[in-house]
Amino acid sequence: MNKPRLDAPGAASLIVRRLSALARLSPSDEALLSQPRAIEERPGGVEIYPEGVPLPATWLISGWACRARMLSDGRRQILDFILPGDGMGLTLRPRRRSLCSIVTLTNIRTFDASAAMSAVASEDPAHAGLAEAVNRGCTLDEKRLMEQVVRLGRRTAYERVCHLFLELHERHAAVGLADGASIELPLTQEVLADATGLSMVHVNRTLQQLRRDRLIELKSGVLTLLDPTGMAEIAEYQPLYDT
Amino acid sequence: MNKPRLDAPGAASLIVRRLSALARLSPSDEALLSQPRAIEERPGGVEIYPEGVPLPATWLISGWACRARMLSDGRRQILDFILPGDGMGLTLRPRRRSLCSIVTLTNIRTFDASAAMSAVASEDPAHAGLAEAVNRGCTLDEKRLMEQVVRLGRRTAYERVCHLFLELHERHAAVGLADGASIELPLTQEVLADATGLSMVHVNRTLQQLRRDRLIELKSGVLTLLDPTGMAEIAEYQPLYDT
DNA sequence: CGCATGGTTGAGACCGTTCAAACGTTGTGG
DNA sequence: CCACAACGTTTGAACGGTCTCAACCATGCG
Repeated sequence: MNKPRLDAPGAASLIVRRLSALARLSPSDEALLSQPRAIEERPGGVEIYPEGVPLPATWLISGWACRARMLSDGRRQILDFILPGDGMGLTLRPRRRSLCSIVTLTNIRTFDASAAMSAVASEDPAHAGLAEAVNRGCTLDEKRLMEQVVRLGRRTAYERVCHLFLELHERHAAVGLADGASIELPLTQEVLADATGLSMVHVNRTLQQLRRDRLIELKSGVLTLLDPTGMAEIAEYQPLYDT
Repeated sequence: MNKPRLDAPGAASLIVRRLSALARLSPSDEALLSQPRAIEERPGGVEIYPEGVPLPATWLISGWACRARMLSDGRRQILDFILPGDGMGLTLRPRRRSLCSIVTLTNIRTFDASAAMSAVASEDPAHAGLAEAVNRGCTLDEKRLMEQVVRLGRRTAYERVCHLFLELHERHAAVGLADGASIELPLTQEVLADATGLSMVHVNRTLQQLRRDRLIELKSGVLTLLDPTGMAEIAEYQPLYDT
């Protein structure tokens, strides 16, 4: 299912853009990232890494994936979305088994990160900026996981969806993938349900309520936040990229 | 409020016991941990570290605390309990701001971990075992956070309480603080509510149901699991200390 | 055209919440 | 020792958010 091929232009620049938002990259960092590197493609809707398997160090450069856990009766909980620019198996810990499975939600392309991760591990001062950026990326992963706990435990359906949409928009904007207040949202309502801990039917009704309240527009895979400020107030949203 | 004082015997041994369950400690690791070290005491019910503050590296040696986040209208979500033997501000990342607040639930005593953390950071091969143990401890923190997401998002009230109780028992057993199937549970139902994402009243009713079903006994601060196997099946519980 | 996929709608049941009051326990001071 | 306050637990009643089940609709595609 993987079709390794040569680096496409633009893949590295997306990663540079993402990491530059997290720390100042040195010229040698950028050079390291811009070396041609294997790109792999995977189809959507596939569990590409089950729980407990050693993870490769890659960045996602296009498409959507998620971390998820399943219960035996079919219930599924999405822990976190993985968006373009995000690391897929990147940890600061010496490589361990994955703690959850990774599932593609659309076709995706990934970009090998092992050279960068070696540079980070070697603590080469020439790559201090890169190390810092990877570091902050991991901190954000953890922060989002905490946000997810609060979202599921202490927010209403309406607030959950608001909050999630604001997060997704902020993350897209951080890598230049937002078109103003709009982002592409190639997710079914069932996937949104698994992320918000709701039933599919209730997600549908909540979306309608948000539309009626003129907070969002959502059709044919494009989400537009009509009133981000109002939404942030309702959901008590705190931007991720603050610290 | 902190009363620094000299090391009490037994404090270090609790930590050694905890870390030994995670990796094989060398004699020099144990020596490092057994040096006298500052112990601090804090009263219960206090936010000892608010969100965004730099965290000290300490181990909890007695009492209960938790990581929590609050919403402005008073809703509170507990992210994770901190039990004796657990690290309080221990991360592998170079020290950052805390991502949530830490609140004591009972009187606690903490034990300075900075010497151990320096040894870990220095990558001294004489302390590889210690580093490995701290490492695994951080992995478990992350694993529990993921479990919490699934618990809140995709389990019923009944399953949530079962699952949480099993986790708390397992964690106590790992440091020798379980008395067979019993552990001390010095938590109010309100705290359990904040941990399980339920209302206090519903926690009360769920506990009664668990008692009626002869799964647990809970009185005067002691929880006994009457049928751990049955509970594990109901809640689809997977032991933390497996990998 | 016919099917597959995903979105929408309605009705009813259930799970969990809210509000309010009563009850037990524990610790404290008179 | 009693009275009382403070705190936590238990109970009842009513409400409402969310779920389930089932059917129906829209769209795209072979």
